[in-house]
Amino acid sequence: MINHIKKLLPLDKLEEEVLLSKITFKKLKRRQFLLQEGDVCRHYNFIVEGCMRMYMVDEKGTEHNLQFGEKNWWITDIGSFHSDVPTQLFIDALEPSEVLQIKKEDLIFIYTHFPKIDRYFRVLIENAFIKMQARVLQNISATAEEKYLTFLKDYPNLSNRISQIQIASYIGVTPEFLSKVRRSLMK
Amino acid sequence: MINHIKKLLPLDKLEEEVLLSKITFKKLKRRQFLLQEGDVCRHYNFIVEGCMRMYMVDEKGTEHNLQFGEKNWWITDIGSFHSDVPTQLFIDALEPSEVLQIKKEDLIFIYTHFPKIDRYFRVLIENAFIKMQARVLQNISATAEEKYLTFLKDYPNLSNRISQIQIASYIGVTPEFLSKVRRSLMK
DNA sequence: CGCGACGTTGATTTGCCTCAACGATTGTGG
DNA sequence: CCACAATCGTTGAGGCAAATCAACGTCGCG
Repeated sequence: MINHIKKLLPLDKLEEEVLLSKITFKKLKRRQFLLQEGDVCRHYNFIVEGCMRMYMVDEKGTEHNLQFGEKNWWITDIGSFHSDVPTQLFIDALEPSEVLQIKKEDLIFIYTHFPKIDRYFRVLIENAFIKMQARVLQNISATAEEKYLTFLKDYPNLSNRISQIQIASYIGVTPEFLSKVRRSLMK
Repeated sequence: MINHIKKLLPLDKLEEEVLLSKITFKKLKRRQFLLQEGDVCRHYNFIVEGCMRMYMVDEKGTEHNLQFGEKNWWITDIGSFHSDVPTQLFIDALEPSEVLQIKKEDLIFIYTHFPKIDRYFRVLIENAFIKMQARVLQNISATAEEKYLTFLKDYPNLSNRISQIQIASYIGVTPEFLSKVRRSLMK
């Protein structure tokens, strides 16, 4: 199952061995937490199997989904990870899941000794940043219906697997209103 | 004026010389474009003086501000830059401005020969990503008033210099409504 | 001086939320 | 394996936040 990582970038023997030696494996039941508000995020997490989410809970107790992740995706609170600051976010499993974890000191070690992997992570963040940027644009310019359609287009796999409550929370509307949007789309 | 970059990370003589040799200077009048929809974004742009914005224009002709930039900030459409794809964004100057530009091939050259600078740009993107993430959270969870107050807190310099039309477009409300929010805040 | 941006205000409309209720499905413990 | 609880998706009535449209005074600038 660790081959998943190798698919993403070509590695030589040494790089592969070092990565393998630094990785730990973790199994999560449905609803189990990988990160909770107040924790410091100490790992980069790579999802091997299942489906997860990262979200915030506001003062009223409402959850707001920041990101989903499935097989072959990274899911990490980069802010907390890099600044060693307690996170405001939660990460939990929407389905039984399996993740690979790399600790911060190991990642830094890898960064400094293997520029190729360093560059891989830069590209990773660049792509994540580009997506976030597109999402901000949607948020400030689109209607709920447009946001929903964009979500379906961008995440066709996820849209079948996760509940509308989760989708509603991701695009920033209530589940009731999302239901009405869907109804008007069916017409 | 090129010292601005050096303040951001300690450079040795060689790194400094290489950077200097790869940089070009550009002066912009108020309202002049640095990038327009349909262009491919070919430079990383570092603002030396003035104030700029990056924005999208929707089908109705409404502008939506994605990012502002002032002295010592980078402003670039990273998506278009890295994929050589025509951008959907505009970058123009809100005030007379001066920028330093690095071409893509030069940046790649620097990345491969100077890992330290490579890492500097990774950190740059990480920080930008973290901010974008926080902004998405605001977008899906906060009211217009909260978004406005957050903007004032995050960009105290900018809020004095740029018009409320620009701020409204950044937080995703109409200028009329922002005016009403401000009125109710004065109480 | 006159024009065009800007900020503001008011009246009206609309998109989305809140709350409450209801079947249908899922899941869980006895 | 069944019974009960919990979660989910949906619907409707009513309310509020924000958009739209129109009008107006102010200011900076050519």
